Amino acid sequence: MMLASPLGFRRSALTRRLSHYLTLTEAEDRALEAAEERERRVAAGEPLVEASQPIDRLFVVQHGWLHSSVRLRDGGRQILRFHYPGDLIGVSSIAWSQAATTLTAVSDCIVSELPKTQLGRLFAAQGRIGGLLYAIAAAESVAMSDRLTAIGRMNAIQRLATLLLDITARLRVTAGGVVDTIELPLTQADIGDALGLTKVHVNRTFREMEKRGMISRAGRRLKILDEPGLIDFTGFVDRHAVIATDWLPPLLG
Amino acid sequence: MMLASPLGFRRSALTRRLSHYLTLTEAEDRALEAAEERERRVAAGEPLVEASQPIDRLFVVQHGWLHSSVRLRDGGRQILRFHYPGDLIGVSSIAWSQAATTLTAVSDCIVSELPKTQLGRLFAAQGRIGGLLYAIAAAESVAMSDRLTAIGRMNAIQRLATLLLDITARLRVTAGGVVDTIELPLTQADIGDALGLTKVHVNRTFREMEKRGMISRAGRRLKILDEPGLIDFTGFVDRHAVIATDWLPPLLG
DNA sequence: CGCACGTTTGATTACCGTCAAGGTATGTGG
DNA sequence: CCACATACCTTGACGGTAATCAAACGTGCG
Repeated sequence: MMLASPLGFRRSALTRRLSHYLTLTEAEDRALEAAEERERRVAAGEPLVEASQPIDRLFVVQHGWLHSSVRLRDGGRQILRFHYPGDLIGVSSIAWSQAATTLTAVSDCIVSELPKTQLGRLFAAQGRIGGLLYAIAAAESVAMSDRLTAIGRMNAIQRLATLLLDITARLRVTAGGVVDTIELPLTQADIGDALGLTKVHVNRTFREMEKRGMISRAGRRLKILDEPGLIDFTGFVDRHAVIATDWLPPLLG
Repeated sequence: MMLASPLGFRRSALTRRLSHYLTLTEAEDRALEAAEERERRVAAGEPLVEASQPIDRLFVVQHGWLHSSVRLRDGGRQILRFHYPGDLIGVSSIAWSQAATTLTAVSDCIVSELPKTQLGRLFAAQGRIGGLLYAIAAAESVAMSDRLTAIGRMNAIQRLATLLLDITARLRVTAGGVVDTIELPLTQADIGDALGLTKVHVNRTFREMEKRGMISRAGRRLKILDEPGLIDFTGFVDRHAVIATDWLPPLLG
């Protein structure tokens, strides 16, 4: 169990993220901190949960990256989403008692456990938190539909560009300062599985983008050279920066 | 405003859907019915909401089909989801004050309005409802990730087959009885925009499926001839039939 | 050092897109 | 009642983006 602390000391990344969107009451803060249980470490490349495995809890990402994916009959894989600090993950286990996707650590991770029943209590007792979680889920759903659009209707360069822009936008929520260079812990095979491309074609697409002066690469570090240009080229919309909370009742007391 | 009725008479399709997953208390039932406001009719092909239009309310589908879509710079379109009676739609307007997608009626529709502030009150006062809406949103998110997987990693036949299986599964939730034939109000261009294919290729794929004895068509009516075979062929999983509610506190009183 | 893993490059193939045109059904107005 | 328009479906020919197959090249690590 994490140390409850209304003072902002050693708080969960979820509490920090939520208070980024909404000023939490002390009761809400405490209820959130109390809901999370023990922490777990997951080494890069290791699975946290396997698809179709029975599960009764969610996880909060405290540190590191993960992704959720599914495997196909033919051995192929589709990566559905990436998860960053402050994300509530394994949400599909809410709707069923089995995991719908596999959760895998991309880099070394720390996550904390949040049992489904605790989430139920949170919704029942702290309705504003429930509403905020719903709003975040809605935003993430739109971000996923952007990915769907990219895969369904865009060519390889546009797909890769939108992914890079999206990762950058999401990292800015947590990182705070200016982010124009990202440390990509992903292999080109991972990126291909996220974009519906093969690793071979991802490689060719990276080189093409370099040739066109869109990005530069050095090892795992990647720099976006002309962000406004890429945004215009892809029609990218940042879904992470702002989330409306004006529709929530101001205070429950 | 819909007639509040704990007796099950003239209830909103949303209330009916939720009570399909969870036995509602009278207070919950009443709060749900009170949240919805006036009804609107939308003729087939007409838009209900346009993307990026300011909006402060959601909608509940009472009758008919709609879809949400986005337009691309180049004139292309991606259909993201289809919406059926009992669905809460326009959810992206919760996270922002503008619509993220265009909502268009596929067949003649009746929807009722649900202002964001009413939803906020529902979350605050009826936490179990909030939790249930969250669970449904999680299930729909998984259904969308199934579509993502189909578009990213499957060929045209498998994509079309999963779409047909998914529509059938979703209709069964509302229809109740046995559904093995569906009346498709969609054009082949619509289906292509949902699957990331052109209408020309959708047509070829339909004919190929007929030739292989997977489906039969007569006008708009479509029959799935070997559902177990198609399920095995595509790895389809029904995301609509069951949703767990065991994690919600039994009663709030 | 050698192995595993990831990146890069080349040659060939195939699935699906594009372009074009004809066919069918439904509806409307003269 | 028929000419005509419109929307949708169907089919053919051709071309291109990305997949597949194969192999070389780096690079970090035990």
